[in-house]
Amino acid sequence: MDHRSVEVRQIKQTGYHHGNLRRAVMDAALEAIAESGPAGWSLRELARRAGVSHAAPAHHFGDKAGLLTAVAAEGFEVFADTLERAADDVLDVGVAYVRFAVAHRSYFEVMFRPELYRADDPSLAAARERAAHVLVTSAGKLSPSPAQDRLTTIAAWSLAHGFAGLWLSGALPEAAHDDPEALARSVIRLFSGTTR
Amino acid sequence: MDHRSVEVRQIKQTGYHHGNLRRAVMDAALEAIAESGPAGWSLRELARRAGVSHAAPAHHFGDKAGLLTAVAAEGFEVFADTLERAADDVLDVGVAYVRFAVAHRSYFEVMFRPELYRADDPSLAAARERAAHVLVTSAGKLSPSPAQDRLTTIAAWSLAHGFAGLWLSGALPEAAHDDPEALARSVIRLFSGTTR
DNA sequence: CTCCAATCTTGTCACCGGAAAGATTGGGGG
DNA sequence: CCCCCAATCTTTCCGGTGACAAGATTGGAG
Repeated sequence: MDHRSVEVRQIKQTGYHHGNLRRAVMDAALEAIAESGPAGWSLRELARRAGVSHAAPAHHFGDKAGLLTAVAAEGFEVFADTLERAADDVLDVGVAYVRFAVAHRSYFEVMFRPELYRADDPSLAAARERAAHVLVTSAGKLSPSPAQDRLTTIAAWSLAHGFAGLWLSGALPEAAHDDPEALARSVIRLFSGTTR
Repeated sequence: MDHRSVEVRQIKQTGYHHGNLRRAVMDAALEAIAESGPAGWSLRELARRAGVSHAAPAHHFGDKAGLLTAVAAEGFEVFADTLERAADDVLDVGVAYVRFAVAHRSYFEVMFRPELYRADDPSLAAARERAAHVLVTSAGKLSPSPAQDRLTTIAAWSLAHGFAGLWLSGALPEAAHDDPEALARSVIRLFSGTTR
């Protein structure tokens, strides 16, 4: 199941109350972001997609930044879960990083654009810290000496993040678009193999 | 001199014709992007900053995507120039990559977000190719064997790009904000030193 | 000096985000 | 069982926005 969609809608087709508007709007947002980026849509369009008046989403998210905060927070949750599941091996963490960016592009494109949302949101910050912790500890295993821990972490993080960003923006040669995960694995192995 | 501002404005204070509207709007856009990202401003606001009617910019750029195309094109020009000037040493190219992103944040934030502009613009594509060429040739010197050229290039590119992106989004630990260039140099050295 | 093409302005339209005020609903307490 | 309240959603309105059309102004080429 992708972004934990619940879809109770079909049960009560009509009626004043939607039933699960919050989730419906979030899902609509994720779709819209996937189609045209984190700024290529309007709140009103999401409301239309959810079959609801244009002011309804405001009740659940406050404003547009509130919606994007919710998207980013959920994104960091899924992200942290993903990384933690791969935490055994450094290579796996890097590949999981890239796989998340590709598979959950909508989340990823919001998460690392803090000017779009309220980065000081507590639950969001917690999930972000959780993800960062996996990166730090897994990259630590790669570091040749404790003194190099910080640099190694930043390097590994930069490598994975940069690959993801370049792939998402379509900057990589077209061949990369077939199987980004395999290519990412090769690239990270090149780095981790020689540092170790 | 930053983004080649010319500023003929003060000469002719009044008058129907601005004199250099195109540049004035571009400069206003670069300022606005630096302040609030590539989507945190309006065309009309730029027109006001340039002291001109709300419809004047359209004559020079067509629409908002046209303006952002011009920004991205100019950005890739400056970027390619910067990289070419550093093309002797691989480490220098990487550092120049990061320095450009930090010093010309407004350009950088538009350049790698192709959904904002018309990526098929010929002059833009040419400058982008020019920059890519520097990356490929300089990273090639780092490659242990010709068979690894492609992977090494992508890895080096990802490293520099990822560091730049993480720094710009404020994701790196706060210590990094003092001197990103020095930190970038250390990170890239860690990578290039071990691959060679 | 005239006329033309580039440049800029004014006016208009549909749409957007946000706020205010009102309608509807379901569920818990009497 | 029913009423009332709080949550949810709708309607209405406002200032601002991007895009377009039509008109005014200007400098310079001929």
